[in-house]
Amino acid sequence: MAPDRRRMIVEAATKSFSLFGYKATTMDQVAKLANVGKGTIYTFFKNKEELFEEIISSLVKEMIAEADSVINPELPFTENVHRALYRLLEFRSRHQLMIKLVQEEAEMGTLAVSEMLQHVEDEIIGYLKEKIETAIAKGAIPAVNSEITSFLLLKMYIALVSDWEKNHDPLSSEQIAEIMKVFLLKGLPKGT
Amino acid sequence: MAPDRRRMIVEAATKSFSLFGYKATTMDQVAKLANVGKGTIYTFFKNKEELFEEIISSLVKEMIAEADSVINPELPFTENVHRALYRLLEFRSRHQLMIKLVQEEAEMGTLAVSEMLQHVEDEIIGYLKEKIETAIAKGAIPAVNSEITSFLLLKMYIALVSDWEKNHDPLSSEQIAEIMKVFLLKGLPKGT
DNA sequence: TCATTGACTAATTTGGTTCTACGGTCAATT
DNA sequence: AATTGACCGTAGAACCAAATTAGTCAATGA
Repeated sequence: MAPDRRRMIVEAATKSFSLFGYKATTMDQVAKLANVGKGTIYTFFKNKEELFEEIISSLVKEMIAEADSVINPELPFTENVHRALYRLLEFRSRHQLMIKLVQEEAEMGTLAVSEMLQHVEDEIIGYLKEKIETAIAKGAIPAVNSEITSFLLLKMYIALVSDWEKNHDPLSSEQIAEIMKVFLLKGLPKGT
Repeated sequence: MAPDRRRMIVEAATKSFSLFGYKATTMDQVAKLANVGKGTIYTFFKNKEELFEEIISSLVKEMIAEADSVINPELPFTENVHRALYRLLEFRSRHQLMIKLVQEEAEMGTLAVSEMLQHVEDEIIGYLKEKIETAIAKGAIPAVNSEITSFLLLKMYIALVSDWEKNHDPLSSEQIAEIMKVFLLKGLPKGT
C-alpha cells in the first residue's frame, strides 16, 4: 500500500471537478474520494486553487498533444491550422471537465474558473503563435503580427463552432473548413 | 404647451436608460423627467419593454445611417466593408446608451438588455448580409454563404475592436484595417 | 522523527423571512 | 376624452441565524 498519495488526490479532484464543478467540490470530498486525510492534501498543494491549477495544466498538455497529433508537415500551413484548431475546439467541447467549467463560468461566474479558462485560451493562442512564427520564418505566409493573428484565428473558430450554434443549426466540419478556406486561403475578392 | 407628450416620454426614457441603464430606470422616474403622470406613459406604450424597443429601434436606424454615410460605391467592396463595420463599432463604442447597455449585460445580465443587444447584432448582420449579396450579384466576390460570412465578419471586428482590449493595448484603426486586409483581401498563404 | 490525520476555527455561504420599491391598473379629475 | 397619481400584487433586496467550508495544527503512530 501507501500508493502515490499525490496521484490519488489529483485523480479524485479531477473526477470531482468534472462531475460537480470547482465551487461545488469540497476539500473534504476530495480527501474522502482519495482516501487520505484532508491535511494530507495541504502537504502537496498550498490550497484549493493550486490543486486546480495543476489539473488544468495537465489538461492543457493533453490538448496540445491532441492538436499535434493531427498536424501533418506535408500539408499546407492553412490546412494544418484548420486541423489543429478544429481538434482543439472539439476536444474542448467533448471533454467533461471543460464542459463543466464552461458551464460553471456561464451560470455562476466563479472567479477562479474564469481565470483558468482565460489561462487555457492564452495557452492555445501561444501554441498557435508559435506555429505562425515558424510558418513566417519558412516564408510560407507573410510576416503578419503573430500575436494578433493567432488571437483572431481562435476567435474566428470559436465564432463558427460555438457562437453560431447559439442562434443557428450547428455547422458541419466541412462547412467550417469551407468558410475558413475563403478567408485563410483566398480572401474575399474575386479576380482583382 | 401640451407639447408632444410621446416625444417627451421617449426623450426622458432615452436619457435615463443612457444614464442609469434599463433596470435602474423606473417608470416613475421617466414620468417625472417627462413631466407627465405615470399612467400617460401607458397610453403610448404597452409596457416598459415596448418603450425600450422603440428607443433601440431608433438607435439601429441611426447606426445604419452612420454606416451608409461612409460607403463609397467607387471603392472596392472590401474597403467599404471595412469602413462600414468600423463606423458601426465606433458608433457602438461611443454612444452612451450602447455603452451603458453593454455594461449592464456584462455585470447584471439583465434579460431584456441581452435580448435587445442580440437584436442590434442581428440588425447589423442583416445589413452586412444585404451588402454581401449585392456584391455577389455583381460578381465582385465569390458566392459565399452570405449569412455565415456576415456573422463571421462582425465577430472578427468585435474581436479586434473590443475583445482584444480586455487583455492588451487597444489596436489603432490602421492596425485593424491592416489585419483585416490580410484576411479579406489576400488570405494568409504567400505565393501558394 | 516525521508523514498523516481529523477535530477545530474563522470565514463564507445558504435558506428562510421580512419588507421595500417597482411595474402596471383604474377610479377620480380636469 | 385625456390625464393623473393613489393603489395593488409581487419580484427581489436586505437581513440574519444556521450550516458549511477552506485551511490549521496538536495529537498520533509507524
